[in-house]
Amino acid sequence: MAEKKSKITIYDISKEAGVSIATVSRVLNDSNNVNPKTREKITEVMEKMGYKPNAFARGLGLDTMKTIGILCADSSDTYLAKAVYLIEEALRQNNYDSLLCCTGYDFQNKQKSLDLLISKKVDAAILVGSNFLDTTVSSNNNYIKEAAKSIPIMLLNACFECQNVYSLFCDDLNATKSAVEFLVKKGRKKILYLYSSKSYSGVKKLEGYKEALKENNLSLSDDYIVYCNSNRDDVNGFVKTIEEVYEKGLRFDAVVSSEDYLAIAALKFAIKKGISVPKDLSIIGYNNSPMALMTQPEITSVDNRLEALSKQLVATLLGVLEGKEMPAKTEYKGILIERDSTES
Amino acid sequence: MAEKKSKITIYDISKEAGVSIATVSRVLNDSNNVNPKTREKITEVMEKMGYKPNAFARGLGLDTMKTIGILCADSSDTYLAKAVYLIEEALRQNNYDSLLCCTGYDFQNKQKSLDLLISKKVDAAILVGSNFLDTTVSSNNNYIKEAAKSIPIMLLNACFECQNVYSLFCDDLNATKSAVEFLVKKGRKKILYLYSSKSYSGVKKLEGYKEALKENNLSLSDDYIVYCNSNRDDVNGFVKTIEEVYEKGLRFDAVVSSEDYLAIAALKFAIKKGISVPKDLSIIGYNNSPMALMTQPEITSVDNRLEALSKQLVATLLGVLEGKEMPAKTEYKGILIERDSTES
DNA sequence: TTAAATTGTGAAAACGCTTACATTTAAAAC
DNA sequence: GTTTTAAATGTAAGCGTTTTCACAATTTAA
Repeated sequence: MAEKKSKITIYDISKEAGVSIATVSRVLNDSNNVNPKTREKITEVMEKMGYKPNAFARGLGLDTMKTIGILCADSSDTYLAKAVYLIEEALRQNNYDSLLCCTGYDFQNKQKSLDLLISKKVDAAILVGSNFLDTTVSSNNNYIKEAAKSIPIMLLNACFECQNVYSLFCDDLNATKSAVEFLVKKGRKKILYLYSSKSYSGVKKLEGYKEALKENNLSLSDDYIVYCNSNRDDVNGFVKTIEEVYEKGLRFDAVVSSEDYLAIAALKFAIKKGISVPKDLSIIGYNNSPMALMTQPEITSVDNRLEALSKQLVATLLGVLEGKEMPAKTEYKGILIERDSTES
Repeated sequence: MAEKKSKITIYDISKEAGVSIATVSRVLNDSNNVNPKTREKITEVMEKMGYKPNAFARGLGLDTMKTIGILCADSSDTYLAKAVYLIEEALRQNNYDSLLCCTGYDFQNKQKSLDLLISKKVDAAILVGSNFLDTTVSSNNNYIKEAAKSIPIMLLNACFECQNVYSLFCDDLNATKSAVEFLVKKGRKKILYLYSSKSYSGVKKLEGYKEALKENNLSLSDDYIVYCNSNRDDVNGFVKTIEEVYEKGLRFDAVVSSEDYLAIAALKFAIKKGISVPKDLSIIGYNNSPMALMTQPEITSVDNRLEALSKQLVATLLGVLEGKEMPAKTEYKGILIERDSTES
């Protein structure tokens, strides 16, 4: 009820409580060696005077502010946002705060943001999303290596082998492979693959698609692999892309997509064209995001274990920060969640 | 290419460059009074030695870390996430970082989070979303008043009159009213209102619905105002709620909803029941989020100017931080975006 | 009892930077 | 060629904590 621009310091408290600042500091850090009575007295005075420790001074002394940097390309992406949310929550429960940084998709900018966070003295950085790893120009990933010299780096949905870097990801290759095989078993032969990112996991998923076709002796044609190059919020951009390949005469009886929003676009395409789903066209999405439930029919999707991975990521990070030896790689299996956009 | 746990300080630089630490500090803060040659020399040495200023020491001296706290209930909510993204980006462009804090929907927790941010010495706090204001228990809003004594508080999508609090919001009452009137003009008479939040803007929207009916001499029945009490990701929970009122015999020829995801649920309900949209049922959503485009038909929605408001919010905040006098209230008009879920 | 160990406390030196003030140096004015 | 003024730099005192080390007071052990 009392304080303004809180200028009350440890000195004021020490004076009022009749002890030295060292003792006050001790109760602040609940150091063991302080008489219960003194402690009580001091706590009381602090309360009364509305004392708020100065975080900067504290940081200067302790060399940590209990803050973790979270980087993500775009927090308005539902999927990434969910991860950020889960991570942030778990960290808070463990008394760490999060400094969020949305970097966009440009590598130069990612590097800059990471540097910035390090300069703000975060205790670690979490890179959320596979787009932090470049699969084409490997030197683009040097910024991670460099940063890892200063603080632990956590990767969600990507894998990068390097000292002080910890990767947690889903086995996207096999998850996609299973999804395709699921369709093959239902008799689908012309399976369209939709993707929108050449990120680390993007590449893995595509490999999974290819492997599945090969191993099932189905013809593999580049025509059936379509890159959707729109803004992720622009469903109609995706729909248009699909319509275009359709107009060109390409026919397909199933769609596997690297993201749920692509599956939604596929469904929208089907409804517009009057194609029956799942009878004439089966559709599978990826991420198992809430989006997959919003449509009618609902969309079968690969659950890539975001929730579990996020939790494990924080657990691993906490371990690392405590100086424990932790696994550098953690891989979870994806799970196909069957819904109405595929035949049961 | 060089540094490790950067222990190089301003002293090392000053020694190497043959100047005093004051001068080094001056180039760090690009103070004007320093000889260009000296500046160059120092910058060079800094570069060479891989100097990174210590943010804590800096903060202690300057009493600011150029960091803004952003609070939102749940960053995995597409709508809030978008706002967070826009704000974060605008702040970064102005050399401020953001400390993100997801509070959940409990008031006690909101208060705690805000205190925490203040203790971390943020320069201001932005509360994103109308759920930070309690319209029923007004004492629940004291935490804002209290916090405003320490730092400027920015409210997005809510309005709270108080010293050092700045509110930016959409005129939700009239926006909703217009939406309802739009339907009335098309001859709709039995308009269902769907809402899921009793937040500040939630209340305004509902008022708008009521006013519109009254002013158009349509009967106003509580049966037509349905509260949807599910988790926002649980579309099917909402669908079920609508189904229930339908099973009870309630009939309606239009739905106005306080959020796009409710409109999506309404559409899903209609498709399941075989009700034709927009012919037999017109649907209007709110927020004009990307979601509204994902369906077929696409959903008519009220654009509540999130983008404009976010931008204006940051502009206002920057003004406040520079000590300028800024308007405590900024209100934008909503815009109805017509799509296929209503007749043209 | 007395020596040794333990516990609680205080004094003062960091921590790495900013900045008011003092001082030197250079440029401008006369 | 002085004197005035301005520009560039240095000195040192903070900023609000933590923490080492020393010391006193209290137990415990012998």
